[in-house]
Amino acid sequence: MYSQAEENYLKAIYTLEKEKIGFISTNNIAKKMQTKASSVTDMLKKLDAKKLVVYERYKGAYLTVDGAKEALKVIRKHRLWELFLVKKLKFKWDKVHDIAEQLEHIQSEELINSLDAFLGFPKTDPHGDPIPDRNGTVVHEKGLSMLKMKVGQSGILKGVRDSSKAFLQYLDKKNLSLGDKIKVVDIEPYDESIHIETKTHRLSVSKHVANNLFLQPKKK
Amino acid sequence: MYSQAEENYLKAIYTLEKEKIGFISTNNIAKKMQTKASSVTDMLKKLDAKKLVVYERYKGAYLTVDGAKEALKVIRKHRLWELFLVKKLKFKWDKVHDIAEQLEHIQSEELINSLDAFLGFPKTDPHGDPIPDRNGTVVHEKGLSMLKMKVGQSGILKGVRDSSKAFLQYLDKKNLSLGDKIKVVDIEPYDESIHIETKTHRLSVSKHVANNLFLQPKKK
DNA sequence: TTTAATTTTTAGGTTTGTCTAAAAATATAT
DNA sequence: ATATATTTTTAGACAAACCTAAAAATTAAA
Ligand SMILES: [Mn+2]
Ligand SMILES: [Mn+2]
Ligand SMILES: [Mn+2]
Ligand SMILES: [Mn+2]
Repeated sequence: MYSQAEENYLKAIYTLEKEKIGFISTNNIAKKMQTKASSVTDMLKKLDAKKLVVYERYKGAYLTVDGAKEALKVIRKHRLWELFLVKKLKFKWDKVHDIAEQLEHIQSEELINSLDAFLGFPKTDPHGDPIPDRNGTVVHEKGLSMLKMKVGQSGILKGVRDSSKAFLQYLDKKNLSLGDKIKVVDIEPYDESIHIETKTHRLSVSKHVANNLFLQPKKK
Repeated sequence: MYSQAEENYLKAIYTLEKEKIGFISTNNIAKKMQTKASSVTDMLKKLDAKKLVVYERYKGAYLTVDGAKEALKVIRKHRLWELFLVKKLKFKWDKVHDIAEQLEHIQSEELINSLDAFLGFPKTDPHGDPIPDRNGTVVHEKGLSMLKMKVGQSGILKGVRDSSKAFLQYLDKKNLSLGDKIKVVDIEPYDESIHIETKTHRLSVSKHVANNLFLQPKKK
């Protein structure tokens, strides 16, 4: 049984490892955790002692197999709770993250597995992120970034890279939701902004936005 | 926003005040909280400083209006989560308390009110305890203790005084559930044990058990 | 390759909530 | 009323998780 703080560090390191392999630096973790580097050093020593990370002075740390397993448990809980909030309690997708940050620390195998069953053993959370199963197995096909799509190609919006409140609200405003069929109709050479088309409307999104959208390309 | 420890103390004092009016003693609180009297003294000073209790040296403490309000918020959350676990996740009534002890500390007005709506604004939890509404209003008609019933009288089992795992499992074993219609058929003069009859079976319960059962008497 | 800038660690504190042991106050018994 | 027992408080420590400021190590620049 690990403390909330420990769980949060493991989760942070796990997500940082998705972006960059090898040792994750103290400052990097500090930034993600909104804390000070000195606090991170303290915690890394503790997690190393518990064999959840490998920590080396002045290099940083990476998760051990046990550490990654723990991180995935927390992520599983986080995503199941987010889905519960959206699917059962009718929360908007931009309102669930903060509450899930609390719920992810509830300790009960039975609870989380019952919740999983209650939701019908879902594969993805409200932002398109995969939900690890009870064994910690996680599939990671979030789709292809919209940036990689060619003109004329279309696909289903499967997920977002950035699930910040701001980005989610931007998508709401533009009437884009997971599951929408989107076609790339044109790419502006000047700024690489992308003209897209859904069943109901057309619009243009910046390169930055396109980078944060994952599509499952339609094979024709 | 109060800490989990503070919330637990408030809840403990609240329930102790149901049993005994006036100052609640340090030792009494320590016993309920499974902690040491010295720790309680520390906490009572803190809660007094925050105007959640009135604490007097060598006398004990009682809740202020604000303190009682906070306690009721926690109790509301506890009971709604217990009901969620039973009604939606199919937990048995003897398995929900410990998990609710964790869930009751999740901080989100929106969450708890959505959960309330999701459950259909229930009036009672799985043990027959009343659920305070969002304004903190709580009805407390749990019914009449079975001890007070006369021979020949019958009523509906509405709640339990003791919701320990042991007692709940005893009731399961004896096939007694909330909602059952129960008739007092005889009272043994020797030990005051009570012979009762339900729709499906007859049995005898001790005075101690009868004291822990609340019935809503049938008016004929 | 020195020097300067950045990153990381250490040293020493703080807050929260707990504990043990001893002192003080209150309650009970003779 | 005095002695004894019980309860409660104080004093001093401790662990977890954080902080600031200074020292040490590493990296980048001149
Ligand atoms: Mn999230
Ligand atoms: Mn968290
Ligand atoms: Mn309970
Ligand atoms: Mn209950």
